[in-house]
Amino acid sequence: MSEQEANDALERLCNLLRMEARAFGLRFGLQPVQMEALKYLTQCNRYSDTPQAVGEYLGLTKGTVSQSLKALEQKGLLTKKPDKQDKRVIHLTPTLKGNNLTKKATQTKGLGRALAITNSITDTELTQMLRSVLRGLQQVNGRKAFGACHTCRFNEQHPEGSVCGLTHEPLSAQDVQLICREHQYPQ
Amino acid sequence: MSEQEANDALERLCNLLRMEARAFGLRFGLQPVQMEALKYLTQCNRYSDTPQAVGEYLGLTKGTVSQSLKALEQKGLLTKKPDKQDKRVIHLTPTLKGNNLTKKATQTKGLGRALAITNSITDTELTQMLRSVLRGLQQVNGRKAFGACHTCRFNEQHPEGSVCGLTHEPLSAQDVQLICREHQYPQ
DNA sequence: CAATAAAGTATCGACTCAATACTTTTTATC
DNA sequence: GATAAAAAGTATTGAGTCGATACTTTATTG
Repeated sequence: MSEQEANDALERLCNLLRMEARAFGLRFGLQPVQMEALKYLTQCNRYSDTPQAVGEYLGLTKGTVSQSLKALEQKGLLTKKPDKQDKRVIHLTPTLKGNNLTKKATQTKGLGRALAITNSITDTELTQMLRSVLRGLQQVNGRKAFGACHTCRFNEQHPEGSVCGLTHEPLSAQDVQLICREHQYPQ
Repeated sequence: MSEQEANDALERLCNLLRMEARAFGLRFGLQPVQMEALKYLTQCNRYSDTPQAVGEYLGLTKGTVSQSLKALEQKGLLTKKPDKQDKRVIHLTPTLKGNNLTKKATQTKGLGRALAITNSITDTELTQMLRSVLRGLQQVNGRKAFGACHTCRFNEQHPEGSVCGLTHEPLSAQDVQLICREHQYPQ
């Protein structure tokens, strides 16, 4: 019964966030999906900045994603670069304009201010709780995690620094903060 | 900085839920917005079951909402009834089919199962935390709360039962559980 | 080397959504 | 009480989303 209440609160929260996101995007001629794709691209690592990964992250087909990315490119918010090794693959990089826009969007949404006036919760508590739910939900629904490398089971801590256990490439301090499409939680 | 992390987790959670909702709706030929509108109508009270209220709840214009409701009516998921007093107003009631569908949708989303395997959180804790965030966010962004009567500042507890301080109508035990568009939190 | 798979694009049709214009009914205002 | 303004809803239009399908190019597998 209380599970119902948690569900309702979460849904309402999602609606509110989407509402604000839509209102913000409208002022810049951007659709909600376009904002979300751009936001993802500012946060993901070099293995995860492809149209395919964007589609997996947002749960959309590659055809759909292709169009939204075309729109973002035409608006000068991202650039496309073909992969050196695999000529089928394209890497997407947000432009400076794109990066600035996503920063402003996050601030505008007001979650920071909302948490500031809600002194009964710390943002750390909220983050922990949301991540637990997130992990459970991904497990139940069989979705990919899309977490950052520093929480990944493939991330190996060597004395010289971090290394990805999948690609065996070294990871910088910035790298391990980025979202990876191959991410898996430990255990 | 941790505010950023909370924001990201919440956004990811919203994406996942929307992903599941889309997949579910697709199997029944319903769009995400249509599902959300129908869900709202199964939960709102008799002052809040109008196209206008649906628009306010979902943050959409009345024109947009009008079309989605038309689609829901044609699919036999809701019925329209004109108001007795105000002939401009139309009341929307989900059919039995509509009610059953929303029930199934909520279960399918898997939040319940996700919470079950996440034994570090109780659903009561999650609900409380989400509601606090919700309240803060609504305050910051100046949105309507759309809460249930039993948490409303206009709800008066008399010895004979609850009464709405705005309409002065008596409220049953079921009534005070429903969502109202005039809802305001105390203080 | 041929068959198959994978990454991406293009096109189509149903739908969303905001904007605008419109109708009907209610409420103010004089 | 007549007239103006506001409010609730519908209809239409145009840009965009989205899944499905078909297609091209490049990799991988046998």
